Amino acid sequence: MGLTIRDVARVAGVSTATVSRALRGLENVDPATRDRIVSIAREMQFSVSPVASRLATGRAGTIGIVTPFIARWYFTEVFAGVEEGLQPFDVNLILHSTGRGTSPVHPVRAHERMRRRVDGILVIGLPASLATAEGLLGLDVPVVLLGSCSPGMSSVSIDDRLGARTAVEHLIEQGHERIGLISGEPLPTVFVPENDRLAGYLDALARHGLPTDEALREPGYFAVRGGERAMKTLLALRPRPTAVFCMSDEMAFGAMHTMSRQGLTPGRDIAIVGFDGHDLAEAFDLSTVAQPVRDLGRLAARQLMDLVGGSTNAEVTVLPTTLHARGSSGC
Amino acid sequence: MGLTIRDVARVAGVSTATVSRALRGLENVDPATRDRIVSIAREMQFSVSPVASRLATGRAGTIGIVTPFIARWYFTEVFAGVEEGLQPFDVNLILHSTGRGTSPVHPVRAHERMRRRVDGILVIGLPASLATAEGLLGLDVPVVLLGSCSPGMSSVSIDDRLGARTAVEHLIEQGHERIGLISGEPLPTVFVPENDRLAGYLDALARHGLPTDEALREPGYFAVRGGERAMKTLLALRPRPTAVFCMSDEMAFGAMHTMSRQGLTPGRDIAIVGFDGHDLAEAFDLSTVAQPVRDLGRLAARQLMDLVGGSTNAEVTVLPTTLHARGSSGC
DNA sequence: CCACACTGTGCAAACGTTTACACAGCACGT
DNA sequence: ACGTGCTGTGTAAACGTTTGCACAGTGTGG
Repeated sequence: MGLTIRDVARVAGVSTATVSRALRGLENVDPATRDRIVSIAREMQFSVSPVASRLATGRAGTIGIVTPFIARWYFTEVFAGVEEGLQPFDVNLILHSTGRGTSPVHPVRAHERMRRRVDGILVIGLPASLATAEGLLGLDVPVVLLGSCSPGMSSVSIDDRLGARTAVEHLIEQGHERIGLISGEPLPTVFVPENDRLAGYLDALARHGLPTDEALREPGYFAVRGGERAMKTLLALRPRPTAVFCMSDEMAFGAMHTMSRQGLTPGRDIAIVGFDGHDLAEAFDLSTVAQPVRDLGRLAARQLMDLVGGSTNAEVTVLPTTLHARGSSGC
Repeated sequence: MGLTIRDVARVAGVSTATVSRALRGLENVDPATRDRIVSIAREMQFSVSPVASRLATGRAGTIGIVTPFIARWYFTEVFAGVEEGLQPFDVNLILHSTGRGTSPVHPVRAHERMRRRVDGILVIGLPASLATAEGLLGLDVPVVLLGSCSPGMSSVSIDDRLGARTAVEHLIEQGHERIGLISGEPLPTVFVPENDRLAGYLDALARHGLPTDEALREPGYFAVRGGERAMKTLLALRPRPTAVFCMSDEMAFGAMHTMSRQGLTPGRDIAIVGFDGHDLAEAFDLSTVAQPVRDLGRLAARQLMDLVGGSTNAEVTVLPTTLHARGSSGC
């Protein structure tokens, strides 16, 4: 258990320096010696103390993840992707969830939790402006934005605007002209993807010469309950919208719940399209614009590790979305 | 940035030892000195290097989390609770997902990832037998089991047997006599909660003098798709079950999907009860036995940190479940 | 045969804390 | 005046690696 590199050195009859080099597979060590050391180490069940190694190298061996929520579908899916992407690297994690209200959002600023403890930071679902507010950029470690982007920064995201336009044009193709919108926060907001999705919604209307109506826009706070409430409000409008685009599937599920309570059937009485590609969308016949969430996570993790490894080119990755037309939009 | 405790010591005109003690708020330092040091440190924006501190103290400052999945509802919810419980402690995380097939399950055994790097381990949703197989118990750090239990070990879980019995008795009270079961793995399995839930199902039948029928039990692998398939199989039986108990809500959603495809309505044609208390259960009118998942996570985290902190009493915590009777079971 | 480069290894100083131990100063009771 | 105990502080040795530098040994080309 408490074996040190010195013990291995003694048994192998070499210096600790050589053991260290051999164990890390550095060039300048005789292959025969290396093999011998490695097999001795294995035999002794020795493994290097990561803490000591980090102190010596100055690396934290840890990456920070900053995110508003943990238990929302989108975030957990991203998270699973991140874990996949981080698998080969043997790094620790520091998780910091900020919540999503005002800004700065959390009693303990991310900055403080991350200071001197991370080699890089992954910011999930938070705009660069908030990352700045949290002081993350002053930590002089690489930062990758996921689900958002900002000039000069590495990011992995989707084309929210196009995705939203696709969703709404799909509804328009089904003959709808009065189309409601359930957003996250009240619009406009600091959250870039939401503004982009609003823009996509407006794009679609404009391209088909349809009028806009601000009364048709309700916030649902990316929660099931919020979706329920927003839908209730929309259903009370006269004339009613004949279709609704929701910025997340979870809100769409909420909206569907409200409908069924009022005896309305999604896709027959009112068309619904969600956004995300939630696991359960298919089971509940919800049309949705799916994003490759897990891939986003995996790629972002890889990109961050590249930067941590010394690469300096900020990459901007944009992944495609795909429309799944199902019963809820009348297909 | 690269400030050390020595810099602070120099400015304050004291030794590094005193700075170290002052910053950690130890007793034996003059209050005046302490305050002065603390304010100087703050002013210099100094913060202790956790890595160096860990090397000196021998603590890893990290806890390991071993779990079969990341992106399943149950696990993410647990995880959110864990994060909450860990909030005050400033620890790092090592996440190890094993997958859930055979055992040992993962190419890299948890043991290896955790060796010398964690102060404690939280095992989520895996039986003690698997934790043993993974070599976790040989790491001589405290282990807390979540969602499972084992003699002599700390654990936080629910009474799966009672929960399942409650669900099935609820169905029996609605007049059902031929009740199907959708489990996770094919039964029996190494996973304790599943066996317990099977036992609860059998308890309920026995207490009401109903016959058992192994043909009524289908595995759904805790996935939506699996639930769909299992339900398809059950619906093909003659005579059909008139009610089905699912060991997770996600499988129940899958089962509902299969039903609606065949033109059947949950709660009218066939009653369904799930298990978990999934966010979406209410929205889709699914009856379910809810467990306080987030609390499980929070408590387990606390308990683990207790043990890490030196406490030695293995606590076994069992949290209650609550039945939510909704439309899917005819309410 | 000599200067030279190259390869493999060892020595010892970092890395930035914590902490056992020593000790000075002081108050106290005898 | 003297031992005793307490408080606050300093000294220096850990903790277990990595790595710059030095150096012995071995070819290589002139």
